[in-house]
Amino acid sequence: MAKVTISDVAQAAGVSKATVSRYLNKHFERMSPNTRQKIAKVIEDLNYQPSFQASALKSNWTHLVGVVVADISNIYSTLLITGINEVAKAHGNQIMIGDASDDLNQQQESIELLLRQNVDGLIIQPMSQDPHDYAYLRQSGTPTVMVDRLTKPLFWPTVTSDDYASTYKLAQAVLAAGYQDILIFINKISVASTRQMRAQAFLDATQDKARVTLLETANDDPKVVADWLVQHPNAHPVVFAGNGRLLMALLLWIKDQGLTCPEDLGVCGYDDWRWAALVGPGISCVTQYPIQIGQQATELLAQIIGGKRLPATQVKVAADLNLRGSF
Amino acid sequence: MAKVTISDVAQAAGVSKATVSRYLNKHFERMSPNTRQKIAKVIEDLNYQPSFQASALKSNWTHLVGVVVADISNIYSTLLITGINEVAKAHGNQIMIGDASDDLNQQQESIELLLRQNVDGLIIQPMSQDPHDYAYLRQSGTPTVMVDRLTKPLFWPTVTSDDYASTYKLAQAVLAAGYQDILIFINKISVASTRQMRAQAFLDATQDKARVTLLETANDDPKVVADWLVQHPNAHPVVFAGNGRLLMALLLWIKDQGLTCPEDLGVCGYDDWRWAALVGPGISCVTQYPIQIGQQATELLAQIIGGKRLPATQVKVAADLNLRGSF
DNA sequence: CTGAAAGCGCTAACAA
DNA sequence: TTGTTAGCGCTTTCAG
Repeated sequence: MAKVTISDVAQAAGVSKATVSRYLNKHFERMSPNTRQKIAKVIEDLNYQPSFQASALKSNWTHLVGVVVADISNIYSTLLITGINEVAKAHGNQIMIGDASDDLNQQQESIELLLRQNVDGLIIQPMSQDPHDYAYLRQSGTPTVMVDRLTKPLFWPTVTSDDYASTYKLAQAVLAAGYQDILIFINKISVASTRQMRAQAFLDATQDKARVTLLETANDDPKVVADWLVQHPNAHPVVFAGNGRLLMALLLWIKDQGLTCPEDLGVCGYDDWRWAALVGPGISCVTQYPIQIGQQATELLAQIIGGKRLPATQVKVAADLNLRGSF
Repeated sequence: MAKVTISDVAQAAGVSKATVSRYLNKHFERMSPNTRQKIAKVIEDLNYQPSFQASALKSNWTHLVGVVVADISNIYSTLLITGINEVAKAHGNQIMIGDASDDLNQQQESIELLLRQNVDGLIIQPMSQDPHDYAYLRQSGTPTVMVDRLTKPLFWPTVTSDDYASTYKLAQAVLAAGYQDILIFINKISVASTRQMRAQAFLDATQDKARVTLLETANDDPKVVADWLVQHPNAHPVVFAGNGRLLMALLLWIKDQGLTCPEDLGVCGYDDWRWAALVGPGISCVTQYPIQIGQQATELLAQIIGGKRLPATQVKVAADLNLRGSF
């Protein structure tokens, strides 16, 4: 089953490759209907499929959009990719996924791989806040949009959740419920802007109305929370889990310990997905919309690819606050 | 920032393109260490990145693995892709995702798109059980492995969960708990082999020891369950949700109705993710391991791409049964 | 051990 | 309206 090429088509249709190429690129303006039909028929008959490689090589136009997520096993990624894929497809682009496995070096490798694929554009959920860590990207001149996390200063158009506002409101609700101790259960804070911002929203809202303790973990292990509880046997704290995975880890641990919420401790966090409503009395959560973020980012990227120059500004996608019975 | 090509490198190193190409393809066998170092240095200095397109065009070897999932917004996909990506990377391949949006035609489009990208191989979660629906795939001769779902007859090596066994055991546990009515809440049954098999396992285990009712939905809506309950006000059934999304939809509905489980009705199902333990008394579930399925499939694919001829047999990845308090 | 040369499948001036 | 021609950046015989 030798692959059928543009030459085969040209020959079978009795025209030149150039004409077939024009047909493929829909330059019908001044092509005899006759020729056009002939080519159409031959393509149909031979089931000819133009090669992307060849076309890309010549035209420098791959119709590929690279997507580098922080951690592909995270549900956030699925949703983000779903949104991106949808819009990319609508623009005639194919997406190519890279995974950073939560590691800056791996992220760089992924980006470079995609750059070698000559992607027309790139959507990145950046591991680092420092634009300098992406110098090679800048150099390549590839149109880029960042998602979910900010770099400081902003260097690329960036689409994120507007979660400061929601998190702030969540913190206020926690205070209103009378909690004296707020534990922020979060991944090592230095890495990503989102994490920092979430913690900050809590700190800002709380001021000195309650004690806020940052409990950092490197591996999603709620041990830090357990330790704190041991050291404060009489406290009745609320724990704020800084992302969906931490929230789940925390809840599993709570269940495992035979504790109940909100009796033994209050819980709240981020709901990457829609399961938080189901647990116990329903977990109070900030809900994000990664699908929309992906869609927005891809629209922006399409514009940049199309030649528009967009400023490096932040676009925010609203997040919701769902207050339930968990604190 | 004009792209640096192999010619630039050749010139700068004072050698021919051919030699640089040999270097790139690690044909060091008979290359003077001197030349080798020279080239290495120049590549470093110029930050040269070989173009995949060009190499692919000539060598007919893209190092691309196409992955077509049934529905990219499903968590199952994330896990599958995670496993595939990991192994593909280890083999020096890049994955390219296609989405079928639960639709056979869209799946075909996705596959054809990937075929045009000249992927070296394909991993597909098939929408259809009928190999004839994939004639164009067969024709292309592209190495292919199917995952998650079977075609009948088997035409490609296929990696699936071994969930018949686990589902059968689950059904037995349900019977042992004394349930008289078993409701199988499932997507329109005709489409996918997995769904069929899950229902079948229940039917097989039950025989005539309980009434089994198939409740089919086209849109994840538990209305069919609600209707059944209205019609059988005195029954105390157990509902088996045929996949993770249905299970979640069911549980949300139950919570919404103010019902509790297992008091008002028993629940069990498939846990695509790890949240089922958290809900209520813990939902009894069959747990699958899509990551492993992805890994296995990719290993097989690598072998086929490598020239090995594998028989069209089914490889099963064990699934677990987690009995908890939900019935 | 290295180079020359042909060509993968397609596109895009430039001619006709 | 269509064909001719010259590559895109790389790989790979075949010579040397």
